Amino acid sequence: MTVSRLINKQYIAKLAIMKNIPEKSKYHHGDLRTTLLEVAGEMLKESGIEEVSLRKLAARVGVSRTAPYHHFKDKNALLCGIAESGFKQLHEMNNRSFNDESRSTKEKFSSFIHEYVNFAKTNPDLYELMFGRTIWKQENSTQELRDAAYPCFQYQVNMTREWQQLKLLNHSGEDNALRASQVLWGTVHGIAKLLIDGIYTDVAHVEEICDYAVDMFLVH
Amino acid sequence: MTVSRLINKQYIAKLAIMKNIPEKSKYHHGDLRTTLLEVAGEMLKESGIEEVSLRKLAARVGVSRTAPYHHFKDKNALLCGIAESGFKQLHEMNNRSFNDESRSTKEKFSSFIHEYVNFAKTNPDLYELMFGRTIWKQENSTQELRDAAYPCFQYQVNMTREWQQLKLLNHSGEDNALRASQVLWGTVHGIAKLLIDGIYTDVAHVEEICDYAVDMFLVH
DNA sequence: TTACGGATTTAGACGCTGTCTAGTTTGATG
DNA sequence: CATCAAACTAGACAGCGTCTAAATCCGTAA
Repeated sequence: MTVSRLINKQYIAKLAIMKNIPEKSKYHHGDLRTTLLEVAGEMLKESGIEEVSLRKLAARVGVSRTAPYHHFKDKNALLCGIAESGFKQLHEMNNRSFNDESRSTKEKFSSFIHEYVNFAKTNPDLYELMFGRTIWKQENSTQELRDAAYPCFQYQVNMTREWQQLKLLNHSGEDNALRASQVLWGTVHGIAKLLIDGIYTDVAHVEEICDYAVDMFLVH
Repeated sequence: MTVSRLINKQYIAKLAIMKNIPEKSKYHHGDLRTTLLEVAGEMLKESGIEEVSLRKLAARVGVSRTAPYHHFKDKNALLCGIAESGFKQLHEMNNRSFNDESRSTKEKFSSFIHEYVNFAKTNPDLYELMFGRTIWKQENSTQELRDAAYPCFQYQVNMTREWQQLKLLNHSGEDNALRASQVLWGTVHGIAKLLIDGIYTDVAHVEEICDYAVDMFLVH
């Protein structure tokens, strides 16, 4: 048993204690796939996307550098796995906010804008990954990722449709929920990107920018 | 004289012919810095940012792989150089469009939205570079880059101010050109990003999306 | 109980990257 | 013609993703 193998076992033991799982000293690692996703997510949060390498990840988990390849086709598949959980978070956030009956429709619309941008601000590297060309360009996205992301996109169209039906949004001519949602999403995505990419440097004014956006979209 | 050196000389000769410059067989390369920027720009356009490596660039120019370091501090400085020219292009495009007296203000506003998104669509990799975190995060941007980019940003604020004064934009309460411009810019940037990163897959509908955005922002 | 087979993990190697160091070539200048 | 700094070079290093072939382990069938 090598040294790294030993570290691995220790890691499993620690995890088992943390999660109150009886340490079964299972088949090899036990659940390497899940552990890889978790630890990679931590690394992403700690030091950004460019610091996430399969080799460092493997070392941190206490496993050889080729081990991850038995659970993910390549690095891209691992990144898709992380992004996938991000979309589930985002979707759930939208869902919770939209169904909060204690607030008016206008407030919910405003919340959507603010919460979306704040999600990106709070998880900049995760957001970067979720919407970066790395995983979307050139057929890189996995089926699982698309299955998590598309419903999230669709939900935004549905919210927009309701706002349109309630005559909340400024617009002339015929309503088109898809187009309106693409514009709204573009706006929050753009503001979020300019923020987390370091182009808008006045992070302190995010809320003001969001408020202004809400005001520009509402009918007066 | 090594083989690569020979290739280099041939390259200079070719360039000299193309540009009608008398081949002076100048000091070493002659103008390696400019050539590097040009060829790197070509590589970017041809095959995307991730295919631009200093080594491939050096090989293509016909120069040793450490030669670029005498003209750029590191890879980041080279990328900033490319982005810099991108901002000058973008600024000039905005300027030309805004001063086109043959069009109404409304048309100019609409043009801004369309032309901005189309700039990104036409030069996806350049746009990606210009606004990517690679060169903006962690103090990576050079002074020269900022000197080219900030006036470009400022110009957009000025345009927005004029649109506000002409009561073109939907909004309640007091006007704030900076905030409005941040929202408008966010919108075009977001739409552009979602497009070129491969998330909006229906590139055919770009113009429709832009039209819808214009309509949502105009006062009715 | 033992042998097998497939899942899991491993080390080794390859070619790629950015960049540091130390040395060489070159053209202009005194 | 000697000098000197600018321009350029090769060599080396550590890091990366990932391919290959070999080793290890566990559940199961004989």
